[in-house]
Amino acid sequence: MKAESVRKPANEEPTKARRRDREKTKAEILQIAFEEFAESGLLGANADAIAARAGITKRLIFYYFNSKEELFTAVLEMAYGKMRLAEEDLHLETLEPEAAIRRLAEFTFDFHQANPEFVRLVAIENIHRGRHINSSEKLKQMTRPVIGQIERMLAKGKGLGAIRPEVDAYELHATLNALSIFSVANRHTFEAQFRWDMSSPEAKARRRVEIAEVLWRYVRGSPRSSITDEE
Amino acid sequence: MKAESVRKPANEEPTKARRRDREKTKAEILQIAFEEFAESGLLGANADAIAARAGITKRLIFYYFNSKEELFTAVLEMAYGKMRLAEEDLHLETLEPEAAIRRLAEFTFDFHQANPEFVRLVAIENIHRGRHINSSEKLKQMTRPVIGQIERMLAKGKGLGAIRPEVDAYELHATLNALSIFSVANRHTFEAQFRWDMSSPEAKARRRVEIAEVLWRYVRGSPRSSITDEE
DNA sequence: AGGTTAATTAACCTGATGGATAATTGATGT
DNA sequence: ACATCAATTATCCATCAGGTTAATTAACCT
Repeated sequence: MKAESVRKPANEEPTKARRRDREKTKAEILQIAFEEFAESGLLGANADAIAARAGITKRLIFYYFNSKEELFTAVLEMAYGKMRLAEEDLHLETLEPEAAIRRLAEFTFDFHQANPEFVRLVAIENIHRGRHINSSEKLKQMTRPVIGQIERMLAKGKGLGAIRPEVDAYELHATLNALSIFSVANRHTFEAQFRWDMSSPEAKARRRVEIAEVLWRYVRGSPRSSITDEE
Repeated sequence: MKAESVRKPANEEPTKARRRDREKTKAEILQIAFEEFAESGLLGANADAIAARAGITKRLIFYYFNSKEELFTAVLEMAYGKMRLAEEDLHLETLEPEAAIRRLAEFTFDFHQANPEFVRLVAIENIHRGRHINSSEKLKQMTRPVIGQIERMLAKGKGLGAIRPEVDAYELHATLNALSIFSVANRHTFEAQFRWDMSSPEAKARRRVEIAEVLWRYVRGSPRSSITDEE
């Protein structure tokens, strides 16, 4: 690559006069927009603020992303992309059923705990009725690898008799996501209503095992299932 | 645009010249503000639109509620108040442990399904980090009756050996709320990602029993010893 | 070098919107 | 009947913020 080409006369600052790097600029806008949208929502986020933080002019935002809405969509694409990448490293297939379930639960929980901005972004997108995720071809094509992994893992567990046959991969995934996301997304109202700490490390650790426990008790095969076929 | 002026000379509707009823006007503002906030969020909601729909002048909104933020807080108070009232009719104590758990699960699920605006409002308040719920003395005092009912019900169930002794009322409540709220709050992104219907009556019915199932399997005492059902 | 293109900037525009000022009008008590 | 006060209206205002127009300038290509 080209050297920095810093022919700074007196000023020795390495990052002076913004280098003209299309991809880098776009990436920086995207990252800061991600933070701002997660912080303040689609309407609350401010183009001037994003530009200021990125050290660029507002016009550049509209130059690369045509509108606020499209910028938000691009941010969503990036965020989901990262999650998708993380999910690829799960490797549930190698584990025994119970270990796999607990690993899945803890992975999901940890991911949401470590990425509250992502969780907030998803909440914001839902407030807006998912219109961006639905308008993005990229996002609609972007299949998430977890669901396949869960299906294979369940199949294996059912074969071994460790997991009851009625369990559905989507229901399981919905259950886990609900539990995991709630701990981040509804923290504030829940804590305010019940004065119950969800944010301390101890509370998180407790909730983490609790969620794994919920999941495992939900899927495990038992000598006598109380599920009936009526209805 | 705004040609809706005063061209009503002959037609005299019974609700002409707004009757001066403080409480009624406040209640109307509150109800419409509830809908608007749930629809568009704290920033998206528009005072002019609320006024127009309520058939009053915008000034009246600020006359009764001093600012948009305070109006939002008042809306929250009303919404939580309604839920609290509903919870009083639960009467879990009279039921057997398993029936009580399933009733609790179904009640909560049904409430959220029937009140998506409420769920959206809570999501919005969380996006705003719960600053309104935390700034309202009324809301902070407003204890929710469920938690007490759950505690008593769990105690009874533990006494009977039907519920395992480790189960905590708050964890249980968090679990149930997470599952129940998720079906409404994250509907859009979930459906978009997995092309999995969560909105049809059949999908809801399935999810409803699934959630009850999750809860019951989570709390019940060791299945090997206390499976007495045959059903 | 010099011209061309694309990245970047500076300044501007305008509609929307929360909120304020001040006047008006209906009910109520005496 | 009239004064009073609260409920309500009509209008205005200042600012914010998304988006635009037009100029500038750094890099790249002969």
